[in-house]
Amino acid sequence: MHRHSRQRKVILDVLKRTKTHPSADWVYREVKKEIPNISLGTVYRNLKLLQSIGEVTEISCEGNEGRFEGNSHLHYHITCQKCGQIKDVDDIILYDIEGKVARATGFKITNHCVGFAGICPACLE
Amino acid sequence: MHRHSRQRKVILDVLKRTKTHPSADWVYREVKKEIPNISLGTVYRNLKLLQSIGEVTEISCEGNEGRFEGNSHLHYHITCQKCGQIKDVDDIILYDIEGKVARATGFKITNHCVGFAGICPACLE
DNA sequence: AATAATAACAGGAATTATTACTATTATATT
DNA sequence: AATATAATAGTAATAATTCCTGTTATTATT
Repeated sequence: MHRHSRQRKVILDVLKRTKTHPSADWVYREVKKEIPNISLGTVYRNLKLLQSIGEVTEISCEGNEGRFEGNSHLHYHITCQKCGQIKDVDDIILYDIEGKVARATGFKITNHCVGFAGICPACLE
Repeated sequence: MHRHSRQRKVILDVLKRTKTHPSADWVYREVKKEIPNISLGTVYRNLKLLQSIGEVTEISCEGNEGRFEGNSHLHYHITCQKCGQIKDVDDIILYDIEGKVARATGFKITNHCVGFAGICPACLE
């Protein structure tokens, strides 16, 4: 069973706090401010563990692999191809698509992701 | 401007031929059968070049980064979490979603991807 | 509160995927 | 055929992630 550790708590706090979609390395550098000798392996291990209990999600669309977030309600992402920022797309959720695809493919669907790429308003100037 | 090369031609042929969604390394091993001393760097360089001219697509959803395909018409993918196979989902296309997201976010959308994860019929036994 | 069992850790080595470098080769143009 | 240079092979370098090992910290039990 899981024990508590300061490292895990701080990692999760950092992720819950930020509105960005950081990399493991960014989380590492951020946690380092509070726990200077934390190791990168610990960050990876805990990101994985926190994912397994649904506290953390890894983004998996449009080249955003290796980016994490503490916001685990279903939503999609959009990435600016110029400045690289990732934003949440909260307005649109495809509620019925998993059922449709299940019927079309025979798969039992457990998950879906949707990602968009484009140019953000600021970069369009 | 681009010159022709046997290597590039064979790489593209391999991708057009297969119905799977192979990794760069699989393509490398496959092309090696015809051009035994081809280098892996050549495969990567050409996969990138072929992408840039729209002949090849890299899958970018649901942990399928680094998988390529020679089928460049818009379609989505589904991955079996047990056996790892990737299949095309041709039946469903979200024609209007890019416009919706453009209006909701202010981004100019250039691309979107949709990916599903689940268990395939064979693995459900 | 002390003890014991082991989850979790730090630090570093190993692995994997991808990119960069360099001297050589092949293609297209003249 | 001669020339310019895109593309290559082979190798080194980089980056992201995982694995390994001896030590530390947490929890349950006495």
